[in-house]
This record gives sequence, C-alpha cells and structure tokens, in this order.
Amino acid sequence: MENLLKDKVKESIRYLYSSEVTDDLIQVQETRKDFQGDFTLVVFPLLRFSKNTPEQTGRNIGEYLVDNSDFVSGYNVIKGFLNLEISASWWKEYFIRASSEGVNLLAECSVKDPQVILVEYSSPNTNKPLHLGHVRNNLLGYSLYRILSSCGHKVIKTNIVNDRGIHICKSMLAWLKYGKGETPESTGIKGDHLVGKYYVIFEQKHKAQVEALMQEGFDENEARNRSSLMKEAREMLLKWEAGDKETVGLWERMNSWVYSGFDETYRALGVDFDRIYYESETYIAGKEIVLDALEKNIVYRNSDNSVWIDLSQYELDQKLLLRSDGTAVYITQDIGTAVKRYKDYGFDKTIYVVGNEQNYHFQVLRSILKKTGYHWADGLIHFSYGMVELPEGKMKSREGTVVDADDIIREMKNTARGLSAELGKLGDYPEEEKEEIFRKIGLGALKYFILKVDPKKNMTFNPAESIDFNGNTGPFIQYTYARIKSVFRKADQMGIVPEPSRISKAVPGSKEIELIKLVRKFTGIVSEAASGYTPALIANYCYELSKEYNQFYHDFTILGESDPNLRDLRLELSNLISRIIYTAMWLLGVEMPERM
RNA sequence: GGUUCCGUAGCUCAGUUGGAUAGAGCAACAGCCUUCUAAGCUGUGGGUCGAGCGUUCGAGUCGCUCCGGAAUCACCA
Repeated sequence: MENLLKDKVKESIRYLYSSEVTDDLIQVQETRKDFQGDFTLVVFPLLRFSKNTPEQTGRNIGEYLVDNSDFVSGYNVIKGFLNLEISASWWKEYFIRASSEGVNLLAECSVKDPQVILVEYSSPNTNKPLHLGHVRNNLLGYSLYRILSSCGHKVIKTNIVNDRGIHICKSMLAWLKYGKGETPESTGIKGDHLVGKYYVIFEQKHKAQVEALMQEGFDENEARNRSSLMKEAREMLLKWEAGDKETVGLWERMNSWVYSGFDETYRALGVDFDRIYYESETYIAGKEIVLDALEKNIVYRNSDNSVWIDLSQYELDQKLLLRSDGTAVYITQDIGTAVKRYKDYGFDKTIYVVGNEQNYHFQVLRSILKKTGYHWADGLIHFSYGMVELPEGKMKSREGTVVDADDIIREMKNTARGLSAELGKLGDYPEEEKEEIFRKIGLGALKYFILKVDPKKNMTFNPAESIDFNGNTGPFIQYTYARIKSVFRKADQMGIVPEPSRISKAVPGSKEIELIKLVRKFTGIVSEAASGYTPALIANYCYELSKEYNQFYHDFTILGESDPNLRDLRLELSNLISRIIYTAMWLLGVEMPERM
C-alpha cells in the first residue's frame, strides 16, 4: 500500500510541479490515531519543488490523489501533514484477500536472496546446569531460527558444547573423592545438577584449603596454586589431554549424565539443534590453523615459544593464540570451530548468540580470520545480548544467587496452576489436559517476558513479579487467543458458518478497520524483525494487536450481532487475528493453549 | 586509562528510515461480570526522554562534550 501511494505521489509531483523526486523524500507513514485518515504524507521535504506553503502543497497533492486514484477517498491537511483516507472498498478487498483460506501469513516476508545461515546458541559448559542467562540465550537463538527460516533462509541450528578444560576436571575430581559412587540413577538427581553439585563441592573444599594455606602465611594467589586439590585437577587435565583411558572414561561417563540433563531442559524449553559441535573436537583444528599461519608468517612466535597475532591494522592489540607450552586458548578453539563449520556448510552468515561480555572476543575472532585469509569472516555476526540481572543485582554462582533454568520453568508452571485455581478456571477439565495447559502458560509467560525486551539491553528478572499474567505478558496474548477459539467453539454449537460474501460492512474509522490495519502491519514487522534480528519487535507488536482485539471484544458482541453481515465480518476478523497471534507467537517459540 | 553498550513515569519495558500533543503494563485510586472466558475492559493521577551544545522546517531518535551505570581489555573459558 505504501508503495502504491508513493508512486501516485511521485506522479502527482511530476504533474503538478514538473519535477522528479527521489524515494527518500516521499515519506508515507500510518496516520496517528488522533487524526482522521489512514496514511500520512509528510510534505515538508517536497516544499522545494512546490515553492509554496506546506498547507497549500498538501492540498494540491491531496486533490490530485483523490481525483486520479481509485483508492484515495479523501484527505485533510494539518500543518505539514497530508492525511489520506483509503477507501473502504480497498480495505475490504485487502481483508478478503488476507482472510481467505490458503493465504500464507508469512509468504510476504520471503526474502529475494535466501541465504545459508548458521545460528549458534546455548553454548553450555558441562560442569554446571543451565541458568536464566542460558534461557535468554536459548530463546533468542531459537526464535531467530524460526524468524529467519520463515523468511526463506536455510537455517542450521548449532550448539557448541564446552566440554574440555580444567573446570571439567574439577567436578570429576570432586566426584572421585567425595562422590561415593553417586549416579543420577542412584540419587534421582538430574545429571547436570549432580555434576554441578560436585563442581560446587570442589570449590568449597578448595576454598577451605586455600584459607588454611593463607593462615600459614601464603598470599592468595600462591595458596591457590599450592592447594593439593588444584594440583590434582591439573594433573587430571594432563592425563585427559594425554588420552589416559581411565580419565577419559570418567569424563565420558559424567558428560553423558550432563547431556541427558541438558536434553531434558532443552525439551522443556522447546528448543533443539541440527548439529552439535564439541570443543574437544575442534581445538586441535584451531591449533593446526595457527601453525599453518605461522609458516606463512601471518602470525609470529615469541621468544618464550608462545604464538601471537598482530591485529593493529584492525585497531586491536596483539593477541595470544597458543600458550608457551603449545596448548590452545579459548579463541584458538573458536577459529577451529568456525573453519570447520564453513567446510561443513559453506554458510553466508554465522550468527553467534553470545552474551555481550564477549563483544571484544568476537571482534578479535573476526579480525583474526580476516587476516588469516578467510574471505567469509565478514559473515560472522555476533548477536550480542545483555545480561539477565535480579532485583538484588547480578547473578553470582559463588553467592548462590543464580536462578536455575529447571527451577524457574517449574515455578512458572506452578504459578499458572495456582492462579488458574484461584480464578476458578478450567474447573471440570481433565487433570492431564489441565497440566498441559499450565505448562504452556507458565512457559509462555517466561518466554515472552524474556523475548519482549530488546536483546541488547541488560534486563531485570524479578522471580516474584515476572509471573504477572496481566498486561504485556505471554498469558495475556494466550488468553486473547483462547478466547477467540472459544468464540468459534460457541459458533459451531450454534451452527453459525460465516459466509465470505457477507464481509462488507467495515466503515472508515471503525474499530474493524483499525484491526485490519494491524493485520496489514504483520508481515512488515516480521521482515523488520528478521533483518534486525530482534524477536522483541514481534512480541511487542503481538501485544499491541491482542490489546486492540480485547478492546474490540468488549465493545462489541460478535455472535449476538443481529446484522449477519457485521457478525460475519467480526467472525472473520477474529479468525484472521487468531491466526496472526498464533503465527507471531510461533515465531517466538511460544505455544498457544486453545483454552485457559 | 582504551574500546563497546545502556540511561524514557515510583518499578518493568515499548517508541519503525528523524515527524504531529512521548506510549503500555505493574503499583495507587474510582467504576464494569444474568448475554461470545473479568488472566478482561473503562477512567484518574504520574515525564526537564541523564545534562548541555550542535545539525534540521522538525530530535527520545543523528553528531560532539560531559555525568551516571554495565561489560571487556588474561599464557581463564
């Protein structure tokens, strides 16, 4: 519609002022609610052609559009703004097209040049269970996948598991020393939590040793290095790297516990992956690439045998790539992973969903790859998101203020159950189906709460208040959807089948037209969210739409409407909006209950 | 100290490529359930958009300088 209008405006200026204007000077936007009209042309940029007052210019163009187009039915000029009214017949035609069966709501979002895009998200460590920060990460990554693939891109969901390093040895060691052979089966504890428990035990025992050593007069750093536990952990890491059978066996065993625990959490969150990479499999590739670059003199070796790269041409520092003992550092693994992925998929883009604490890291990674001669390095996108904080401040694992993912998921569901009982909902519904609905609501509340916030901002998560089911929340949108579904169940009972031929009643400025306008906006929002990688746009739009519908719902009766034309229009409108809400929430990964 | 990000109502957040009188929800107060779900709707109060300068017909939005907060700058991952 905007394009149609723009073309007409161009034409009018050619006719009225004999001038050609460029697209960027023609600004068409939706008319603000408090003014009459549907679209508004900002005339200020056009004054240079008309050499006239804004008011007169607006009137001239408005006049031309009404006379020379079949969709502009009226206009008014306020200051430098030309408000145009679109004819009801145009809206009607649009609506009938949009509401007819078989119209794919996402078809219009399709991009012209589909790309192969890798989305990496989750990236857990195998020594700790997932927490709220991971939840934000997973939800953002999964939603990006849905949005981008809905726009026609070929998207591959990947996860990189950080499964090697000293931190893993810590939990292994603690389990050997204090574990008494505990397993997830023998204790009933979820695997990732069990391993996490031993990581904490290690830290506690280690801390006690360090304190004892400090009493003996060592300073803190030295005490850390001298503690017997730390020594044993380092020895274990060496054994692991040397491929010691027993150590690797234990490592595999404990990792398998962790993975089954993670799988359970991923399933609960509704996310999955097409391909999982393990750092234990890529760090060697990274080392080889660095050594290769060393031969080509792209990187250099220091006198102490460590390997560095000079990134001053990218306004960065010298970065270490290999330690003096020849082992890989974090970024070396990432180089290996990136190259391996390019070999595997030949991607156009790789989107790394990783917290903003690693902004610098990804700047460095891209520069290294560029300098090393990988032309596709520009396709690396760090989708940087902000921290999740608690009302008391940041989450700190040391202080036990971390919100565990499994806990919060369970809590949200319990709250949904409690609230439902309090409100007397779903009274005589089968228990099993109720539980499924509570799961959808609780999880929907959590997902929406996190996704509606601009990803790059730090956000505050208040466990007590987050489970607010009023206002701009997932359950509010789910509720709107469930209520529409209910209208249709009732219509079925009453034997009402809307006839498309009757949809003709929408009058300019009516609530129905307002809703149709929002419907029209949908594809634009999805495209914008895809190009900007921000699910939050879709979330907030969906709330706006739901809110508008709720008002509509209260202002009018639908089934009780005596005029069948109006009733069918409202039914069709409800139907279309429920489909949009469903699709929008689907893009966010939020499931929708049919009733609640 | 260098770099990056953030700062909008008491709180949590929106605010499209710069457009008209800056919007929701929560919290507070006042109303609305015999008709399609009240997890809803309506109304009231609440703002120097961190501060200043600049660009522009027009700045919450763009530029510069400050102020405040966060992250990062490891032979940690």
